[in-house]
Amino acid sequence: MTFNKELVVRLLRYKNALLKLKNLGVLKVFSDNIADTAGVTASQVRKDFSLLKIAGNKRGGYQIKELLEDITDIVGPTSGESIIVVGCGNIGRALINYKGFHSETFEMIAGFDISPETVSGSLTCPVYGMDKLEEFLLGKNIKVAIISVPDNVAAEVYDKLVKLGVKGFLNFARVNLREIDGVFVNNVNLELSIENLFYYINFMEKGTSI
Amino acid sequence: MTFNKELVVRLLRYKNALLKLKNLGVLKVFSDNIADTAGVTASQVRKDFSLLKIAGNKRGGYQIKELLEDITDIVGPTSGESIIVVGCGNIGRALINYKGFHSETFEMIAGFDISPETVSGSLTCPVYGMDKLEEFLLGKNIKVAIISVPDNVAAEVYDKLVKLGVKGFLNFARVNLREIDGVFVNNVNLELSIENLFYYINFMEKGTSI
DNA sequence: TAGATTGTTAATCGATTAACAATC
DNA sequence: TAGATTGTTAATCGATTAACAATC
Repeated sequence: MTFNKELVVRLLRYKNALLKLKNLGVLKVFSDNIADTAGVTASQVRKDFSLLKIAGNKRGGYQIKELLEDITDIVGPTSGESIIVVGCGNIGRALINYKGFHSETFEMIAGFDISPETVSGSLTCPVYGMDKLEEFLLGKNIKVAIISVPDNVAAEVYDKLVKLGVKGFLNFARVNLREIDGVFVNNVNLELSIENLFYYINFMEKGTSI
Repeated sequence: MTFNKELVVRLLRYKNALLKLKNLGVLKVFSDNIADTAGVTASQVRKDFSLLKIAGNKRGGYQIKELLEDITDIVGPTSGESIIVVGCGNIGRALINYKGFHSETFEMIAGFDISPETVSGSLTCPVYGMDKLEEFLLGKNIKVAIISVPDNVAAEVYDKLVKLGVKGFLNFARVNLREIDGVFVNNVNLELSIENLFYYINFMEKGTSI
């Protein structure tokens, strides 16, 4: 079977949707429930499960517990992982305290900054100097890091982290970090995202037909 | 009218590619050149231009200057726009002060929060109560808003903003805001982005595929 | 059983690519 | 002209959706 990025994204959506339902006390779901919660069609949910050989019960739907286990088996377990954030400016500090980054699957454990003594506010994890990065990472098997340093040093920081064995990056700097072999980069370009919205809106308002 | 997000994204890629070529002193390009620079196929470039009624010269290619004007005409100029952020928690406050949101093309002009008096820190724009939202937006033609409220009220806030005429959204809440006709939503699901990275890393290490 | 939902196949939709006539 | 490139149509590809038989 070919590797389908969109399918992976949907699978994680299902997982999150199921966790939410589970937290509400729901034990059993139908494809329709998952579809609604994840924002796709019921057909697609069943089709995806079919491709992945995930079986439910005809008429009985799916047991959330089993379904979550099946999905977790496929995407691989991600629990007890740790992440760090490099660059503790406005965004970096907000990310440190971001609730979603202190979850079952992964935990934000440290921030790094060029001048940690100036990083203000009460934070949910310690902030160290950039010079402590190597020492900190050694033996810790940190797979994922967030880059929220100024644009002009992002590439340099990226290279350093790759050398130290980090495999996945969430990049907030407005530069395109090139994915190299075995390394994955998700670029979060907030400025571009906003600009794109303006373009979509303008494009639509002009009524340019396609 | 159909609206194709991917097409707009490609259009912006062409624009960037053309600007790069222009800066190199290139005056005339063929669909092949654009394709190479933008990372798509020549067929697609010509097909896109055909759909957008952008004409070149048979055998003569495209004049970069004219082409850039045509594309800019289509996506529309974006300058002097204003945006707001609704929800001034960690993320919201960081976004208010985010330098990229005080640019030539658009400016962050206000934040809104359910309890504005508790929003701390020195911010680069004022923060108002949610009850001031309607009054503030009336007559201001704010096209884009950032949603960074708690997950459980995101949908409600979204509906309200849509009713008040906002057309584009950058959504940081971990809920799927459905795009309705004429409204665009860019979901920034940070948690999912990180989980995705772990999956890709697991995938690579295990060599499994789906 | 009667009713409801899965699982899969077929139909549909849309986007990309290929091909090539038009034409400069 | 001869050659090269556009512009458009047709073919292909893949993903999504619809339909419904299987079945609990």
